[in-house]
Amino acid sequence: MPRPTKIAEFPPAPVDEALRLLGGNIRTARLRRNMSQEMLARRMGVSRFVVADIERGKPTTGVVGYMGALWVLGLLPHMRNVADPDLDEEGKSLERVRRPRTARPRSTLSDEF
Amino acid sequence: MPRPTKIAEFPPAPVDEALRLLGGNIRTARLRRNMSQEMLARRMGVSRFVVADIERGKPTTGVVGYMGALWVLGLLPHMRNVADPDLDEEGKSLERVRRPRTARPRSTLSDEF
DNA sequence: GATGAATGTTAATTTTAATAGTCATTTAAA
DNA sequence: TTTAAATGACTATTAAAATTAACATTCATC
Repeated sequence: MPRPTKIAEFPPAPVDEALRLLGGNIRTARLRRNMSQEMLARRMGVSRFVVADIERGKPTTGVVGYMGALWVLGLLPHMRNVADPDLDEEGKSLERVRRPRTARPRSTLSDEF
Repeated sequence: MPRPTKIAEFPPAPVDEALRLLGGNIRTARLRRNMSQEMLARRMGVSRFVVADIERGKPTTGVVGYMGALWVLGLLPHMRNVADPDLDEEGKSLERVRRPRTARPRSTLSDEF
């Protein structure tokens, strides 16, 4: 991801952790299926180095790499729940009446009582 | 993700779908929290264009962008289950005895009885 | 132990992701 | 309906992501 991004250079610890966990899980799933990095890479249509990067949890690797790996491994359905509005309790409570399609600044005291 | 990747140019339909769903969910979560793309971008430490790309489900955007957005929105915990070995039933059944740290070709008839 | 496949590491090259900036369009609030 | 903010749609710029290639190391099998 060209052009240095703050979040790419110094990812917040939870983000880094989540990526490492995901990468490790992908590695585990691959080994369980007795696939080499090269086999997985070939089925994904990338080089083996991308797979290595993913398993290390490299932050700047394209998201399609991660998704593609999950897809080949048959684990893509796991993504369906991520950020699912139905599971976002905090979001549900914040959303008072209607969900606007664009966010506008709430004028400080326009709120109802 | 510079350098044209097959999977990046022509993502398999399920991958494309998963990315679009994820992007849409992130957008919904952002709007519920009444944040503009620019606000989210600033808290993530990226430009607003990256947020726009993410909400569109752009495949070649760095994974850290997606994770960073989930983090700011408080939805990162949703990632914990993705590819979780405990939830990978197929993987569990494939893994017969032990999980090797590197995948080697199973000599065709070395299996036990 | 010996061996070969799998994986890690490094270097050079190519292409583009992310950026900043500007203008057009959409949209929610007053 | 008006209006300002939010978002979309371009352009140009620049640094790095992904590639290939070659070599080093690790590790499961024999």
